[in-house]
Amino acid sequence: MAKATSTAPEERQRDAERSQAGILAAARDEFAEYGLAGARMDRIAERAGLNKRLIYYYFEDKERLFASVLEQAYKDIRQQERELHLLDLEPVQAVRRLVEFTWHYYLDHPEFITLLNSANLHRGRHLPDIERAQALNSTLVDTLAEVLERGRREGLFRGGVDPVQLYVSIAGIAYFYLSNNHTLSAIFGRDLLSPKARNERLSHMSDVILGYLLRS
Amino acid sequence: MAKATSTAPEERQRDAERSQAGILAAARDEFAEYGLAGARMDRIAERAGLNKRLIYYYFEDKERLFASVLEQAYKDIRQQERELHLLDLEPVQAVRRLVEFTWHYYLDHPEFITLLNSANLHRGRHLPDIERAQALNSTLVDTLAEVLERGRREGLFRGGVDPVQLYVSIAGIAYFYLSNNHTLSAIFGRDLLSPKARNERLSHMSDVILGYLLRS
Amino acid sequence: MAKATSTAPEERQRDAERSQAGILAAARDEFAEYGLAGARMDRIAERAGLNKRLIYYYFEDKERLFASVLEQAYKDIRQQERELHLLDLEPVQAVRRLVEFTWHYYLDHPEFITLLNSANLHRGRHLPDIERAQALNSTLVDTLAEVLERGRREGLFRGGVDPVQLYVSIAGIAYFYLSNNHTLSAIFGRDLLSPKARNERLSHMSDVILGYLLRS
Amino acid sequence: MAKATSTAPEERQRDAERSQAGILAAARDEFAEYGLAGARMDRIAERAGLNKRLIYYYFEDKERLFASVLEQAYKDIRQQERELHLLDLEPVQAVRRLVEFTWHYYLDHPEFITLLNSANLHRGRHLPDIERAQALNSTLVDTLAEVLERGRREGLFRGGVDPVQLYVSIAGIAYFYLSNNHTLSAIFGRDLLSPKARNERLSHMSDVILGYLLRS
DNA sequence: TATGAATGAGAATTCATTCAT
DNA sequence: TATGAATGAATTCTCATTCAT
Repeated sequence: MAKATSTAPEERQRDAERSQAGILAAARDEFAEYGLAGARMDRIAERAGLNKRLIYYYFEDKERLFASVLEQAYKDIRQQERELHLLDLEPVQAVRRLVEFTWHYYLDHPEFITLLNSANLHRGRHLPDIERAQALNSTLVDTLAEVLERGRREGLFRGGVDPVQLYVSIAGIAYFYLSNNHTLSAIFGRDLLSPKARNERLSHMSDVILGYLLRS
Repeated sequence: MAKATSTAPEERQRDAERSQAGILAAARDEFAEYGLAGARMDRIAERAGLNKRLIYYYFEDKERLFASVLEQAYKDIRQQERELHLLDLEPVQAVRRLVEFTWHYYLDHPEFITLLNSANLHRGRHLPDIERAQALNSTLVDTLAEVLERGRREGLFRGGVDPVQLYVSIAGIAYFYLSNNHTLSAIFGRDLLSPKARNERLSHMSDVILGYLLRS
Repeated sequence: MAKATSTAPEERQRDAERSQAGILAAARDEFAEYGLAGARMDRIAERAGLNKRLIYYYFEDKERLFASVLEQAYKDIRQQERELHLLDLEPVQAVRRLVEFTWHYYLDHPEFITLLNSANLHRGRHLPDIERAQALNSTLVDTLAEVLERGRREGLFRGGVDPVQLYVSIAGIAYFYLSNNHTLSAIFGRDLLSPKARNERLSHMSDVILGYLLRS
Repeated sequence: MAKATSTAPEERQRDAERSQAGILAAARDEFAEYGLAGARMDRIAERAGLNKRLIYYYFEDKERLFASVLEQAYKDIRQQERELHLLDLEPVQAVRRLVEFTWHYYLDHPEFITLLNSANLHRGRHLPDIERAQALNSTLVDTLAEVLERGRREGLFRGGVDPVQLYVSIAGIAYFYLSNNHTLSAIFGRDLLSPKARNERLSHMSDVILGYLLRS
């Protein structure tokens, strides 16, 4: 009650968590659009509707802000991957679902792609320390390994498939198409993002991955 | 007097060409290492061993210099692709050769990857105009189409494969692994560029592409 | 409830005094280490283990805080000078004692030297008003005048010695050596603060001052 | 002749040496007035009538600029000390001349005092490397040693006087009076820089130093 | 009394680019 | 063709100080 008379925590401006989250979102968009070097702290503050000084107050400097954005981006995709529940599906369906998820995730989160590119341009200098990074990930590869093993046992999939290699291939087939969308569109003179083109790409991706995995 | 003889028109011209080539090479390395926004004109001049003013003399400004670097990079890879003579090989060998070439080209030209990423971060703003871009490319896709058709006719390959989709998948499978090398290494806790890992990746790539293409 | 007992007025007041004293000590160290312009309010708060806002609450702003630190520093040295009881000593012993005291005070209170330098860099802008400053000081010069007069009357000291001039000379001989310790050490390639060097300096100081004062 | 038609080197603006010297002079004044932390690069540029960027072009950053200013200040005083030709004088006159020179040098170069204070506040971090610093100095102490030895041999001066100690005392007696002029004026309620006061101080200084040195 | 959140003005430094020769 | 000197407009980051509770 007493609270209601003043501004409630969710509404007031002086809310550290909300400010930090706002900065992170603004920074994510800015870094995604311009890369690390091209991003402007001024624009991030403006996007967040907050004082520039506050960014330094919470995130120290541009590099650490970038690292925080990256970590958040990893957390988000890992979280969604975890919600796939691949082990509840038949192996073929599970692989198809992973391919579809990967495709749609990159399609819906174009910022993730450019953030990753920036992170790698800077040689991974901004990655969270190894343990945290691995902790974020291991689940999916383990799950994929289990899916592959089940499929193999059922006589559906070929054996000897390294889940890491496969995961990288699935991601790569989706990522490259979207990441290099502009150059590819120019070179091939096609709009690669038209609804039709998207469908065709997803279809092709599934064909490649399952064509490779399935025993004839 | 002595000077006049040493700066004969032909020699001056040769110097000019050498200077331009030096600037392009220096700029390529700088842009590859730091991206467009992170690159420094000062460092480019330093790398080239030439005065900064000269860069502006020959290339107008940073953006145009970047565009020149990009165009040169495309020319280089297209030139090498043309020398593959895929049509002189059996379809299976031709595809394998393309996969191997793609892998080794990216491996040997890491600058190409980051240049492409930069070009796409900037939405292809620096691409040569469409006709020139297409002119640079068409050959390979046409060649691949012919290879696929031959394979299909021989009963080796499945039908209905879009050569553009396939080309993008081959590139993507190689590119992603190398482009995101740092983040992937951190996440999987493996050195992705050890000789053994490289062999395994190439092997996997061929397996995926041919596993997909070959009729059972 | 329990809280109410623990924040009785007297205790709160004692806390307030402790806080102010803590801030003053922290500020003294910070100003001594970095000068007025180089000192950071943040660091002062950190050194004091108190919230930055509190500094403003008690001392208004940085300049006034510096002035308070300065005044405290003067009070401290004047207090100690008063405890010398020079008039209880023979003139020669009294002078020797003043020289020794000056030397040891500067040696033990290096912060006093840099605070003084800062105060003078700022043209004395932060000095307490004149009456208070003089009130703080007059004692020592008067005492020294009495010592010199006694010595003269006893035929030991030369006459016509201005106690202010002499006081400044004693201080200067000690001060310069310590204040410029770093540059002097570099120039002369000696460690001026080794125990041996300290003894030699004090010895030299006494020799100079008494050599000057004593009639042959 | 050809030169006369365009701007001669001494007059034109595009003169690297002149620009550097102008920056150094402006920086010296600014650092002297505000200390290292209080100095403003903007003001230095303004004082020099040059673009701020040029300061960075020639001196890298504020700290290095300060170091350059310091080195120049040392060179200046050492140069003047060298021109004293103390060995051409009788020992007593030589000492008197050194005292007078020291006094007048500090009086005429108040910036030297605050620069030294700043250098020492920063623990000599900006000093030229030791060899260069010593090279700049050694002469004077050697000369003073020779003067003292001559005086001793002639039965004028006491023996066992360390020239370094004496040099520091001479400097200190002058330096402290001027460096702490503001606080001392406030404390003693006298104007320490009136013509009369200056004469009295110099007189006192000579009395102290010679009173100490001369055998009775 | 005490504190974490927030800010505006400023400060050092950077950078692409142009000048003058 | 080639170059060292010079610059204006940013850009990151800092700092004393105030707000709101």
